[in-house]
Amino acid sequence: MKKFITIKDAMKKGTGDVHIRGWVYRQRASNKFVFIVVRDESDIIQCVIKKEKSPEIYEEAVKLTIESSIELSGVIKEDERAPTGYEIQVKELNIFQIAEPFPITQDQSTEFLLDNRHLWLRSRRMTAILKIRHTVVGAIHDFFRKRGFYEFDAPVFQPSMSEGGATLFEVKYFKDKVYLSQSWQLYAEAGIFALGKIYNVGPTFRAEKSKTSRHLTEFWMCEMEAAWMKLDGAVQLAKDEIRFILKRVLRDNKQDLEILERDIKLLEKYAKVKYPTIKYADALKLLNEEYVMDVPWGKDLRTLEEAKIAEHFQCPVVVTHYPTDIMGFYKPPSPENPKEALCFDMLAPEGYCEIVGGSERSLLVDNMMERLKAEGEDPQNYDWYFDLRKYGSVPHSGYGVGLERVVSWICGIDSIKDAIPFPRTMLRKTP
RNA sequence: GGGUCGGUAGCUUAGUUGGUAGAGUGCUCGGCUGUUAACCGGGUGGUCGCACGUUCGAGUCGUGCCCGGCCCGCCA
Repeated sequence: MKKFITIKDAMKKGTGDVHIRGWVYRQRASNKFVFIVVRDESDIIQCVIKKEKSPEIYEEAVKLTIESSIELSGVIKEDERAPTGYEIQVKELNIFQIAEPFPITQDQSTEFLLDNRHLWLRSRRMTAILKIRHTVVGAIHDFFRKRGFYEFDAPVFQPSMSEGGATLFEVKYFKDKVYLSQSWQLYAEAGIFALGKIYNVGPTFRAEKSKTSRHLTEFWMCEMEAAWMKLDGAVQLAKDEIRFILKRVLRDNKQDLEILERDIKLLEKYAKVKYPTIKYADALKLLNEEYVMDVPWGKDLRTLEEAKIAEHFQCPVVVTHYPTDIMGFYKPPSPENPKEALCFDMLAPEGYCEIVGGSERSLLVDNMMERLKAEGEDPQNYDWYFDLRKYGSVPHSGYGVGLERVVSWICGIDSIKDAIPFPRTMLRKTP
């Protein structure tokens, strides 16, 4: 019985007989040789067949097309002429299927690759990104579990909004209607009274009409909520989490970062340095004085301004105390200055901007009701939420990390669409 | 929602003042080679996004629509 191993393991072995299987990545044939570069989930390797030595295998191998599925046995050895430094002299070849001509060739447009995402997933680029995404999610689970957080799930069908009514996806629910989750948060605020410190990695749906390289309508948000935690505690936790994620990726995905041609030195710096925290008001001062911009107090920071701030510090930056008026109803006014809210965003450098958003949670029921009304919401829909403020209310905080934004930044990729296997945006819902 | 750029062969694209659509790549056939996104030669391949209009004549000009990329707003 043959024992098949991954290409990576075969190269680790380095000598002797190996059995591998995978898909044809490249094939070059002449009338003396066939070179097959085989791909599996771990790496690629060049395999060579000499007509003189094994004419039967040669005849079979000549017919191979890109993405044909095969298994083969042979002798592996180091060879500096091979693309990944090792080569297999093929002794046995078993073809499962000769693939039809693969539609993705050397000429590719973004649109075509998105239309063929089900096939483009196999590219070295997508594979590398997906592996990094895997590491990031795993790191998040480890980070929170090590710190005593419980995993807690919220419903995806929700009766009301948490982040603004205009961006809800409506779903028919028998004879009624509900909305897809915009956030885990309101339910998490119920969960902390049972479990204290909780977290979650889950899908989030926002019908924002944003057609940018930083927006998806369906994305994965990694959120946390903790009883007794104040703003500074949440900020510190978010910084620790991001550094923890970076360290994990640097430990586990060097090869993938290289495939993506990411500046590893830069990521190492992000994993090490302390991230500054500045207040919104100081951010404005910085923008207006050092960069001769003209941002009035009370306006949310725009992408351009966020990018400037992160560029100034050359690492992720936390901005706190945004104007209360432009923030969600659950973000509390600061006791020292009610015009400022006890909230924060973390801005990633290199133009990736907002990757984390969070806050202390308001305990002021009257104030929240006012603000909901001002947004055109019926506070009655939030009865259960306000109940939480009646039965042993405690200070608490939470934040959400945009998974695809973090993955995009770490991978250094141009579009957030590549940070998820099958992206959903305002203009793309297939395949 | 606003702005902007684009849609020509399976894919990537060129196309001048409006005058019978051209290349690369793929596929295919042949040649050659320890090949490296191999190379050389032959062949194959088009309802120029859709509709209407202007014109003797529209890929090219006009109007409307459809589809997509990016930027802004909004957000993670």
